[in-house]
Amino acid sequence: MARPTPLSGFPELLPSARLVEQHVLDVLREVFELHGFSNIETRAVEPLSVLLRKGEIDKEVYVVRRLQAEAGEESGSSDDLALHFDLTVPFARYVTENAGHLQFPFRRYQIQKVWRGERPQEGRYREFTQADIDVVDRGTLAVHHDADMARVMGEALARLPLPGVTLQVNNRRLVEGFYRGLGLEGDVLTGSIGATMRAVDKLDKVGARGVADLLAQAGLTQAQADGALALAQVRAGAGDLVASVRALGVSHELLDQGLEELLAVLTAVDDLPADRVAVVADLSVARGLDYYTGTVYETRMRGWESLGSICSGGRYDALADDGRDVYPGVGISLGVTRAIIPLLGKGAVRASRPTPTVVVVAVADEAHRRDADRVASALRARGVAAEVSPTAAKFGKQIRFADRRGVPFVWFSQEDGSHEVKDIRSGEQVLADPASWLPPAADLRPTVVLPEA
RNA sequence: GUGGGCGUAGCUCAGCUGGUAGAGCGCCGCGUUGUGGUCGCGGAUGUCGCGGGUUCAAGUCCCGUCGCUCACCCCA
Repeated sequence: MARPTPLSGFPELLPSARLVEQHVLDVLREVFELHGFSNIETRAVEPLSVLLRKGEIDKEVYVVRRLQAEAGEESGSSDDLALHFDLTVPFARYVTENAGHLQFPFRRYQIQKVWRGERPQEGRYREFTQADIDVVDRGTLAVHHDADMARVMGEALARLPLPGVTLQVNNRRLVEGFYRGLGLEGDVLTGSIGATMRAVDKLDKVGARGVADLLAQAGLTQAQADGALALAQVRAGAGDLVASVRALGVSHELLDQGLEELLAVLTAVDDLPADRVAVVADLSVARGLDYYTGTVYETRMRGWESLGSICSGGRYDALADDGRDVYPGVGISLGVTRAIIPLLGKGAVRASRPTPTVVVVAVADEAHRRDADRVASALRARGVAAEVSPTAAKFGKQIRFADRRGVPFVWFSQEDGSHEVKDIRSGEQVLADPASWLPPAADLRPTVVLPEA
């Protein structure tokens, strides 16, 4: 069979890269659980009607159907199954389905693959892993949860083997109120307010002049466009946010509410290590997804801004609704694949070795393989990952076997029942006992290394 | 979905106005008769993405196709 070519957008990692990814997943799980999030896994598919509920028909959704469809079974109907394209919509469905069994406010984390049929590029994949945290309540959801999401994800980001990040926070109520104060009107999504938000969201890409052009096209007056652009250019911390916005001289009830909420988020994250996770109010951030209502988050890695946001989310006051109750939520989602594959590709992060093995037990000849098995078992019993050499080749080859895969130690057993272990990096070889020998702690497991740092 | 670039050895790539395929690294062997790495010597490896066309002759030119990749759009 001819060698298959890679499938664009469906990345597969080599063992050493996968080790880095697994480390990331381990850290995320640990941090999320420390903050009391329960884990769930939802099925990979949802009825198309659930995924498209928000009217986002343009989503590149993968539909799943049997190769041999039943007679009368047509594709394109709302009953078709489709692969989920995020974890938030399936979570909303899960909440309404299981509301009777859940305690609210419900905190959950979810780390799964998602699928989007978009054109792949660096940092953009068709199959990728997201790590989501969300809090959902019944009726109303207190605002302090908005800050909590930023703090939990910030703590996780600070502990991951990533460059420092900037967590950009904004509030849609603030922005909408500001625009209404400028005299803009209409529906948030379809009217000039929505158009203005989408234009302003491109500030970092097309610049102030580009945004001004877009705003003119959207029919804003010069004064309105100037005001919207001035707001979008605000970058502030907890100390100067209110003054920066007030200085623009616009007032509206919604603006006041949003400003208060945004300030609450900024002041609640002051315990994050600023060198790893800087949290700033960035009033140009709008987010495309239409169901966000208040706080919105985006995250960029310093030095890797071209990847776009690696971690985004926000508040949705009515994402889930079972007809009797409404379930507001707030959450944030880390694009694990987007964050780490580019780093791996450019060598900015790697594993110390590609296998978990610490010791290769040499086999003198096949008649002594069982002896080697017993040595390996004794080592494993104390948590030392050991594998027995696959061949009884010359010792030089067995050492080379270990060296090639970065295994630091090779074990030799003598005919007289004594044992020696060799550190193949230094060449040092010493007497050792299978029942008690341990490697240095730093060698026990593969580690993640940052060559730059 | 729209537009650009690129497909040659395991990897990175060279290959001119057409003349029957190369380098570096890696791999294998020997020097080194059961302790690797360095060094030296030797060796193996290609449907030149695929299909068709032009030609005495195609990796090279033409057409088509598939794949990868970059940008736009959008997003993690």
